[in-house]
Amino acid sequence: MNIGDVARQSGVPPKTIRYYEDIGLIRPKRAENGYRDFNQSHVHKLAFLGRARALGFTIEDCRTLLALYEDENRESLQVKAVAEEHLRQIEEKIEKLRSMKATLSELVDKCAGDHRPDCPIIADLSPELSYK
Amino acid sequence: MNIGDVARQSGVPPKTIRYYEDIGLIRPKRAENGYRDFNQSHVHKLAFLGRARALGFTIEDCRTLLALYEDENRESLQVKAVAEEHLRQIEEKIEKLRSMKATLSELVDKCAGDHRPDCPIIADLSPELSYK
DNA sequence: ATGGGGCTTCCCCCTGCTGGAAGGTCAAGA
DNA sequence: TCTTGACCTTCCAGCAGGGGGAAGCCCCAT
Repeated sequence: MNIGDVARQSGVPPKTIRYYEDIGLIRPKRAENGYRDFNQSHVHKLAFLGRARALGFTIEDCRTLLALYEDENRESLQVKAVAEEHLRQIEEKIEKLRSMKATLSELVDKCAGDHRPDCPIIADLSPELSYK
Repeated sequence: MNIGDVARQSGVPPKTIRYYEDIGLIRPKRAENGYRDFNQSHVHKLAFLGRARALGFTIEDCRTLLALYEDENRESLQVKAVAEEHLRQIEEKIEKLRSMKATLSELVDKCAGDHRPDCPIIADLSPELSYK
């Protein structure tokens, strides 16, 4: 199977597939003409990677998860640990964004948004202006 | 004033200050020895940039905001527009993260997290396993 | 044989810095 | 005066996670 076929079947773009080979996530064979030669197992792995990435797992997480996916003797505890850590990272990001959002909404609300130059947003960003 | 002083006063690291000069956000003069020569206005601008970046504005947003900050004839409408657009981006990111979080929490909850290999997280990431 | 699509490698681009190497400068202390 | 050591300079490389595009094969249909 060529890269285009596996891209269509897995939903992962050819460029990304080549990149994943570069960093050692998948190891397709080569046909005699130099083309990468994929099989159904590669399609599964790539779809797996696509879904993991869509859930925000880093490439390194994906590497770990893919190894566990392939390991018949894995313990679900190992998988859960990776997912829980990732969940914590997500929660951290959400908190950070929520804090930004709170500050920004407040400033936006206070800003008249008219033709005059006075602006609480600019003022908040300029500590030195608070003394003027 | 040397870069170290302005870094301490503005809270922006020297490396970042040099980068901001590179991309044209600030334009310090040069002393005879080749050292960058900053004044108080640079400290203000850098502090402004630091706060804008902390609120998640992109560098391009910062460029715009800095221009408005310096423009005595700005209209607060212009500032507000930039902030509102950024607010929308933040809300989008939060939504995306919340969706990931929902999916992940559910999977984590369903995973036994013991020594057995069966794992709903792996199963969810592997569409082909649902037919087995 | 020719045209079009696919495949290959290669290198640069993106965001927003950060680290490090190699070298110049400057002020203080022995 | 000399020598540290802390500054400063430029340039180069790299992080994540690919995307865009060039130059050049390959293969199939007409």
